[in-house]
Amino acid sequence: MRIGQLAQLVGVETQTIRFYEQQGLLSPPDRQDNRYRVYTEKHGEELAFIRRCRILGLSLAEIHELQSYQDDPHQPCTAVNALLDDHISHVRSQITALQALEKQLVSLRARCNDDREVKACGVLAGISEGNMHQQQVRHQPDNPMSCRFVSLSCRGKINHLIGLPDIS
Amino acid sequence: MRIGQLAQLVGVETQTIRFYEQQGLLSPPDRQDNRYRVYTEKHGEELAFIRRCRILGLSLAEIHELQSYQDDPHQPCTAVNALLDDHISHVRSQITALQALEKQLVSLRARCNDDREVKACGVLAGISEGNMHQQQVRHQPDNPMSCRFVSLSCRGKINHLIGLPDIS
DNA sequence: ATTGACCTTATAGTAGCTTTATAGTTTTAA
DNA sequence: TTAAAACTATAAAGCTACTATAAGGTCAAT
Repeated sequence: MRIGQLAQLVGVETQTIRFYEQQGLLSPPDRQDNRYRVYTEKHGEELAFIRRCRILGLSLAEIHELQSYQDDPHQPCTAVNALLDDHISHVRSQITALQALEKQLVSLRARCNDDREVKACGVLAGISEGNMHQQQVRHQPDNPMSCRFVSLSCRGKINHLIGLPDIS
Repeated sequence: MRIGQLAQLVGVETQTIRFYEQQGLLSPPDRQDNRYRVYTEKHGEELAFIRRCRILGLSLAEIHELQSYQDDPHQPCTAVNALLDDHISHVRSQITALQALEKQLVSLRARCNDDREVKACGVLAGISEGNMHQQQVRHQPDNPMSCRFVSLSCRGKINHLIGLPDIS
């Protein structure tokens, strides 16, 4: 099977497959005389595993970790479960943070009906007043289902922003 | 006020301030003879506005948009509200998607108690079986409160992954 | 013979910063 | 006074997980 076929089978782009190989997540396939990659069913399963992990929001690093566990099947699977528990708790804190954010946005939005000039807009005024704060959420690597709440909160300096009249 | 003081006041790093200036979000300050930046209260307010927007999950591009509205205070503020409404709906769909993900992760986790070998771990087996799917959520720019559900779903190819036994 | 579909590698771009490198300036402690 | 510490400057690379683009080689069919 060549790269295009594998790509179509699993539902990814060919570049993504090459990318995973380059990142050491997918075993390098044999090559034809013309240097075309030749894939087997084993590669299909490997790739599908990677994609399923990505759908679950695991980072490439975490997938790498899982793969290392797979390579050593007699270990206890405590680490696998720990990884998942960890990930679940991240997802939960993301949900919590986003819910708080939604509340804040909705209340901000309520400060203006559409029939004003920007000058009198309660939304912009609300941002400028700014009594907002944010939960402490740890930085997560970029992956399709993950949220980021990066440096803003992680520095603990954001406190300076709360009740900011002293800035002016 | 020099850059370090401004940074401490608002709670960001000095590099971040330079970055915002470079991105055209923060007005370029005057310079001393030694080329050190000199900031005024106005810059403090500008920077605080930017950070509050970031806390609300707005992208730098969206902040830029808001700033352009501020510069034209006699416009109707419909656009401001539209931007916010849009953002709120993104946040809501992120929450929904993450909740679905959490459910999936928790049910996966339930497939293994800790006392097995990796070989028999229901978690890894669960991923390898993989009956997972994902909502269609549009791509969002990277910002501290945003989630990404990038190419995986956006291609519609993910369907191939659902009920994947045909891969092997 | 050439068009088109496929494959190759290498490199740059995305977002919002952070980090590193290299260097000049100012402040402070000995 | 001098030397170290702390601050400032610019430029460029790094982070994540890809995506896109460039420039070319290979292959089947017309």
